[in-house]
Amino acid sequence: MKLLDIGTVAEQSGLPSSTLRYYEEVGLIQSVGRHGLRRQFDAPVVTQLALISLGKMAGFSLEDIKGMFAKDGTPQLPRAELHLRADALDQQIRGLTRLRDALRHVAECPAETHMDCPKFKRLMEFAARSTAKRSAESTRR
Amino acid sequence: MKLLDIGTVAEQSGLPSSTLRYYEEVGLIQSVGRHGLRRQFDAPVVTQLALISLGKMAGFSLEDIKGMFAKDGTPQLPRAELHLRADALDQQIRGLTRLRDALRHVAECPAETHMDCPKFKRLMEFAARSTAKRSAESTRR
DNA sequence: GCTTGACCTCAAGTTGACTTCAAGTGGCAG
DNA sequence: CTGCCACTTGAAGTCAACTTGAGGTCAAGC
Repeated sequence: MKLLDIGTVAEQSGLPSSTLRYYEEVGLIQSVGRHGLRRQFDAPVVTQLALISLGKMAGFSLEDIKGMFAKDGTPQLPRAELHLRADALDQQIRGLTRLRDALRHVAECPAETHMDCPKFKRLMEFAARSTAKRSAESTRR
Repeated sequence: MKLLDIGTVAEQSGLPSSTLRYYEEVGLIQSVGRHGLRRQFDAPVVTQLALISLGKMAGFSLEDIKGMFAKDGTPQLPRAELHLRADALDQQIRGLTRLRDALRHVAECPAETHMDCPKFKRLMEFAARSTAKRSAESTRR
């Protein structure tokens, strides 16, 4: 099995070694040995880091991500859970899309006062609604 | 001009008053007086809070958002900035979409080892690419 | 007049995800 | 053998965006 030392992993993944050590500390990845003091990793850790980065993009916390992979880095979630996550992502995507369109609209809207624009107003209502909802459900956190 | 005291604003905006005080402290909103000790706000502050929440959803920091309002609270939106933000959202949406598809795929793919699946591999390449890119541009932070 | 409860202030604490620091270590080139 | 330099450690620091806590104040209802 080809081993990479931490510097190499850092280079290949684009992450600083301090981050790699941190990820190991919190249990996201595992080193398999040492070369002197230097941590050594199995090659697949690079793939695993890519997955982690993907999870982060999706807005998952490191803790969440930790739960999605077995220690070898392969996804380890029951199908139902995966579908749930996918559905949640769908929601998120829809929200962001709306927001993006609104942003573009506002950027182009010629009206000097955005408040007159019906599109803008609808957007604000949406924003107000979701603020309210978020703080309402924050009781369960 | 109708004045709302902080409790009313909190209720209408769905934000805790601690947050409202914080927002005032950092200069995002302004109170216009006191009723006893109680801060009082002009009614339009509620609209302003909706805008702020919108900005947050779009990924702007409070500092960014602060720059988008004149001192009277009317939006003063930099069009170029909005377009940039919209582009960033596009990126994020694309990433999330890919992730969602991948999740769905993983949930259904019968292959025991996902690493052999071309779809999965493509996804991971993308993830690796964007990790590298992000840390490359993180030099400018 | 007194109590109550929602507010006040200021300081400190929290969270997540890292980064930075000081002091030390060890493989390897010369 | 010597020095270098990329690594090591554990602890502490950072950042944004709030939240919490302790102790105080005041308008309104009884």
